[in-house]
Amino acid sequence: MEWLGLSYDEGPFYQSERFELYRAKVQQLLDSGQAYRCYCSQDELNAKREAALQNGQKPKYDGTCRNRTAAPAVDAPYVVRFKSPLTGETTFVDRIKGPITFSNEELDDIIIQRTDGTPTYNFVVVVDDAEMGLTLIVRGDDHVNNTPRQIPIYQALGYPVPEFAHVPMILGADKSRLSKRHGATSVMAYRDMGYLPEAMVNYLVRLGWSFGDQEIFSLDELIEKFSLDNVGKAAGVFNPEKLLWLNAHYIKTGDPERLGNLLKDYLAAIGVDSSQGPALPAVVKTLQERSQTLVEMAQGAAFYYRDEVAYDEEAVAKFLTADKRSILEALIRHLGACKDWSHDGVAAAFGQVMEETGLKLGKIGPSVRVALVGGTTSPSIYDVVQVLGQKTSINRLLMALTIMS
RNA sequence: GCGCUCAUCGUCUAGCCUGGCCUAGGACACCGGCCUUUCACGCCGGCGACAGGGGUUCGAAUCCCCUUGGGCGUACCA
Repeated sequence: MEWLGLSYDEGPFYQSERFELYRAKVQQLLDSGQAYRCYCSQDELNAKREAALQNGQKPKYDGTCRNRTAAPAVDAPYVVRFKSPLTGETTFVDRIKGPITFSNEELDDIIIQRTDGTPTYNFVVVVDDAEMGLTLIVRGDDHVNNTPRQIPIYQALGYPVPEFAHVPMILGADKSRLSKRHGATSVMAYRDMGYLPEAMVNYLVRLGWSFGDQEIFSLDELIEKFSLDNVGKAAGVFNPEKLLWLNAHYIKTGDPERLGNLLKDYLAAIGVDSSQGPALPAVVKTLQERSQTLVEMAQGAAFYYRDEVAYDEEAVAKFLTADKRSILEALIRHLGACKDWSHDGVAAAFGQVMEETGLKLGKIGPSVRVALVGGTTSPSIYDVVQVLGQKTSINRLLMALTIMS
């Protein structure tokens, strides 16, 4: 959440540190007769559940201990079950899905405290949410079914029942629950893959929510514009391409200074030391428009920092042929004489080479590119030369002359 | 099985509540063109959906019913 820029007002709280509270609440329910001890063994329970399922019955607890009259052995292990209402129905108005009604006959006497004395999820969330004064519970709609079990617990404990908003889930491309085989399921994995937090937030929020035709939202804008009213009901399929597009957008429009700082780590991850050589923000500017992720940008930026140019054989064979020697020599000369090492100054030097050789940039560019970068794709050649610097550029051109066939 | 729930382009969605403005809009992806020193960016254009069937109505993507399909739940998991 920190990485995503999502802050919180208090906490985190650890349930493991609140067991006393849960114990007291369980006791309260026991004392008031709204919960009871159940001595049924797990084996018994499983057998009953299976039998019920076989006979086409609901696999719910049969209430053996709820109706028990005889006292059990003093030290027999037990769980605590909540006495769910047997008849009638439980209704709540979901802020997203509207009214939802469950017949109480569907409800089970859920276990609220295990044999080892620890409380269970459905009980703990009720106590926590109520004790913390939550008035609106926003959660995934895989919890819709838990709601009618939790509401009676709120009531039994004398807590006000909060409002609920169940947001749709995110599905994989095959519409099944999102899992590892659909790609990364952890946001941190996306950071490692070179995604920006604002792209992640923007993508995720638009999955299940909309604001007219708008696609791009800053965090501030989201805070201002987000509303439960515009949350959709249907589950959304995670679409990596759109995430990638958003990421590319934020890279394109991002601050080079900040991106440079981030890029450092991605370069380090592929064994490139950026402490020496061109300034990172300048490097970033040459790659912003052509990188979809920071990983991609790091790969594209590596040539700026490596001492040795990693020549691509095919590219060398095609563009560093002997007949290009005079071009490179002319360029070395004009670049060496260049006094104004700006983009325009560099462009002027190229201009002189073009004039001298009578060739267009299209004829000399590829060879220069291979000489400086090693391959046939890179940022604009003027930018590369300018960012690489006078000394390095000329050195690389000289090196290229030595490997020419 | 039972319960809950959802259903517009391949995907995210607008429109649905308050029927006619919808020959259904936008975005991603894809295809084509333009731009161009490579790769990209950008710009222009194209392809492409109201799940099916019944109603209600002068008129339905919009309201009702059924069917089908998907998701979730059905734990001493959370």
